Amino acid sequence: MHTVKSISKNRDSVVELLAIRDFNAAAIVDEIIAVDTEKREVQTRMETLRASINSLSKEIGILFKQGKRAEADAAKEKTGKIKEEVKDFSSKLADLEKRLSHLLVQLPNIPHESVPPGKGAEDNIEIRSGGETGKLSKDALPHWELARKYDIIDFELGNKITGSGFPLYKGKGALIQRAMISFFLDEAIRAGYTEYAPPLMVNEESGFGTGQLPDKEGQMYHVTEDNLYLIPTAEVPLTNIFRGDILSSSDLPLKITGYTPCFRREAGSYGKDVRGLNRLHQFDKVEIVQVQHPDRSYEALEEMTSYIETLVKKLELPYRIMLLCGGDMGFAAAKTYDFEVFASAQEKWLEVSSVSNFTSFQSNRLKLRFRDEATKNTLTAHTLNGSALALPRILAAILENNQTPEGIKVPEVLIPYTGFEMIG
RNA sequence: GGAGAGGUGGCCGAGCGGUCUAAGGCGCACGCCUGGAAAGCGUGUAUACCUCAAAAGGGUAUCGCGGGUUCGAAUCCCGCCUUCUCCGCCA
Repeated sequence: MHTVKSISKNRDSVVELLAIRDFNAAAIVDEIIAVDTEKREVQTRMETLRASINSLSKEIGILFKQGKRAEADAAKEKTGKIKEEVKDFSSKLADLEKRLSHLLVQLPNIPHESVPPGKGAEDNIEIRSGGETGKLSKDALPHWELARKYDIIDFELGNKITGSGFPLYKGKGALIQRAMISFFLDEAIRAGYTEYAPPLMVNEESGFGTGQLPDKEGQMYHVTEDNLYLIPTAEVPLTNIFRGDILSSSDLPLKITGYTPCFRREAGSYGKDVRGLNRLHQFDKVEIVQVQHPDRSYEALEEMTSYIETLVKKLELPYRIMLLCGGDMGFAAAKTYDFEVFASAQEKWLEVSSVSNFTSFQSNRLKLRFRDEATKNTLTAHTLNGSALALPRILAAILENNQTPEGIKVPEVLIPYTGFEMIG
């Protein structure tokens, strides 16, 4: 969410930069400016009237104390009419504020100037890659068949217990998941992140704070009885830790991490890439989050990207890093890198991480600020987050890429965590 | 889930219909004092928005959150959230 102030001040550049997203903002921006002008006018008039009621009330109090009943009653009469007017203005003001916030939530974040323009995935730019996407033999199996062969993931049982998209991990399948969680958390801690284990359900305010509500309401599981949402990513509870806070600049950067299951309805995505572990309703993920000084958030984005790159390298997976084009970025992001690993049997790139700078977009919603010690000004902080990493697609790639006639080779770095070197 | 008691500034804590413009204390910042420090003394110490070219100044709102009563609400009424105590249930 943007502030009206920054939109009014930078009207033309806002419209220009949002075009990178293939988003025509001119009409909305102009309406925001018009509604805000009217709002301020109404607000000023209402507050002036309210001030006169306040001072009259004070006088009435004094008159009563002095025992001047008649004069007090006369003053009371006067306030009646003013009160009516205030009522009119305040309902008008409430209407205008509603219109304004309705308009504001329609504007996606403004892309960084380095974001390439474009409409969809085809316009993303590969900026780095690593590892060998070596060829497998003809009889190489996709991970869902390997999972059945070695009896480590049971999709049918998950289906029976819950439904499609809820796999059941067994034996070494469950163990390697737990190994990855520990490995990713240990790495994050070593990189300076503090571990949190947050709630898995969040309230409406938290959903709004990070931008899932109101736009992506249908993507979250909603427990209507208690009006709580199952988290689609740890980003939501982890970032909302700081909702409403005014930090000190010496607190920054805040670097936190957490493992959580993630729940996504994935409404409307049936039939596409849903085989096996490719797209699930429940999956595990370790997330990293930073709260940063605005001057350093893009530096931090690069740092987080490099960090995630070390993870995929340590797992010895062939990967590529994509700079998302404007049209493929999420609503709240100003710049996003996606990490994809190559699953050799499917011969498909699977997205395993998305790391984004949200600049002040989430902070404005969260009212997350910090006091700059040098200038004593209160400024809006920047938030960033990234998956480090999402487990199922990593597992899919490991299974497919590391298959041998003897079984699946566990990546070196995970062996201390799994206690075994082979699945098979 | 039931009953009772609470939620006041960075923190503690008073106030329970009219200078509340929220007492007092602690903390913090600055100044005085000092060779330096402590103590002491003094001054200051929230957030958002509006107004103003800007600053100064002025205004509005905020005492858990949302409504209501009243000329006037931290204070009275209603709903919700939350904390504590007791009971019930429970991994």
